[in-house]
Amino acid sequence: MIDFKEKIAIAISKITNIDADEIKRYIEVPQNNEMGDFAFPCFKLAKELKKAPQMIAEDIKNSFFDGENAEISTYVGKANVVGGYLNVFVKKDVYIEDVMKEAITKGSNYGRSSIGNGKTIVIDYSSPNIAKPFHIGHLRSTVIGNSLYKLYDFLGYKVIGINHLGDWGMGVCRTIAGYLMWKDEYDFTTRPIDAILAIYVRYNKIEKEDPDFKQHAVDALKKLEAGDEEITKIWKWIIEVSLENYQKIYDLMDCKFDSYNGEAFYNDKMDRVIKELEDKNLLVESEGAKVVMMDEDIPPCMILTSQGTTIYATRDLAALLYRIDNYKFDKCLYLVASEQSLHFKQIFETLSKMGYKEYADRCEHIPFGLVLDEDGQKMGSRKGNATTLEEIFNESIEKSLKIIEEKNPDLEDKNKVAEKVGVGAIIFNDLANSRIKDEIFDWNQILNFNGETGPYLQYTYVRTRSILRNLNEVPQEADYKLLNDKEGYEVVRLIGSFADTVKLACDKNEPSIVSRYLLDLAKAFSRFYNEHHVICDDKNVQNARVLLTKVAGDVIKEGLSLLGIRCPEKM
RNA sequence: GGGUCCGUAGCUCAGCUGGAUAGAGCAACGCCCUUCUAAGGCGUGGGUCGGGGGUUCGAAUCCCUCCGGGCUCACCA
Repeated sequence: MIDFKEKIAIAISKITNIDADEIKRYIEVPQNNEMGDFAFPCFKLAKELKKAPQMIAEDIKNSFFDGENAEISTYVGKANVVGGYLNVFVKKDVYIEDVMKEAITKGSNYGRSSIGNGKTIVIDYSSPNIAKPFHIGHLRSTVIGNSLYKLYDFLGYKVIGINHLGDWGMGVCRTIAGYLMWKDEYDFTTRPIDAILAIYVRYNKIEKEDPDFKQHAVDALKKLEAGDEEITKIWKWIIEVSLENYQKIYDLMDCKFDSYNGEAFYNDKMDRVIKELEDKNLLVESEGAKVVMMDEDIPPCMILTSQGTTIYATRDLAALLYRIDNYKFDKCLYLVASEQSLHFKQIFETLSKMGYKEYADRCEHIPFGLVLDEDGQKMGSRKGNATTLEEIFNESIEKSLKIIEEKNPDLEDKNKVAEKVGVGAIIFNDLANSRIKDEIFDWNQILNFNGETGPYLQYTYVRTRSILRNLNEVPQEADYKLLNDKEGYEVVRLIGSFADTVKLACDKNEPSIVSRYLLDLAKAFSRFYNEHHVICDDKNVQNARVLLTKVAGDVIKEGLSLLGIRCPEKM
């Protein structure tokens, strides 16, 4: 595509004798497109040129199209001076044709990039602790990680998605200990995952009041680590039941992993961590435990407890060494709640001290806020106040089915459509805002399908498809300058910024940038749809509008799929 | 107390690495389906951008400080 900004920067550069790259950095897009397509604020040059900003703008304007700059008139229609700004209007015909031709010829590859080619990125996401149903607290890591997976893939990266299962340690062993004590009191035939959770919650409740109770779990862990046959059998069964439960959820979310290597997988790989730390003289004894001291003012990183057992950090370091050896990653992202920021600071610093600075610098913790209940309490299975994701999806799917019955009762495959809409609503609700903010779980908000929601985007897509179905055939090309009206042009402008949006989203590891973009695009298209008839008497105009409709729909669908949201063709 | 994140309309939030009158959605009210799906569009009302300083031609955005809140500060993950 033509880089209009660069063309303008070069033109201004020739007049002012200031570096074109610098000028390009200053050029911005006005909020209101009636002011122009690009704006150059001349305030920044006032000091350097010892002239009033307005004068500078006037000077640039006056020789903008002169002499060696004649070429710019191919791209730019006019330039205005407002205050200290030079507002530039591109030739809409040229711009529209450029964007539309690119989108039509590239088809489903439109917006894709190869900037990630040859680079490997490891993304650690979802990573639930087994023995608990998949609940609201697991949603964010899964949904954000899944989207980043797809976004980086779209940019040409080789992505390794890892579900670092919490399948070892005190967590599972509490459940195992409880199971040993109370298994006869529960029914494991219909929904074993529910019984397993009930045992876990019960165990935690007792342990909270009676700390000595913990010994049951400690014993179980010791036996598990020693390879005790009975305990190992129970452990394997719990993993099996849990994964079965998770898989249903992952399928609904269009979420896949390249590896399920969790904590258990690193059991035999932790000796290496200890050894390397000892060889480098990094392990220090402190209150009976072995720790690595940190620089600056942060607390030390514990590697071995006073009991001599390994801990979270030990396993994460073992995992890092494994990933370095096996993936030689260029980036490694951890999608984990912000409450664990300190932990990641510690393990990255430890890795660096161990002599892997290069890799430590490639690691990044991507934090996100907590999901709170109405009272502002953190939702978690330890407290037993977490709503399961299955429950949330079912509720949402049911609601969307109800709306379909009401609005489109003759629709075929109602259940399939309701599933896409219901699940899409939940995913989008989570991806619409910046990840760092805490989120209050609110049924009313989550089940709202109007306004800035997933169903709105799907609905907009469905309307584009509906138009295309009403046609005998979709043209190959058209006279795009006929899209010159205000509403159509705005849609073109947004389509033209799709690739940049994806890049920015990856740059900030922030899927909400794509969400916001899609809302803007859908709003612009809906306005266009309301203001103009695509199918109309003037066949030339119709062809241009049909292709705009097709491309807008394609981008919405592609964008939604980058968020992990599926799109029905009708709804 | 130390570290860190957050504070923008009644509510939920945008605001790209400082720019032009601070934007959406929800909720409220009014209008628009005798041609493409009204889960839509248009309009109205609603703001000391937590307070106070500073840097700058220019600050919601950067710096300092205070206030309010979340998370965290070793034997859970």
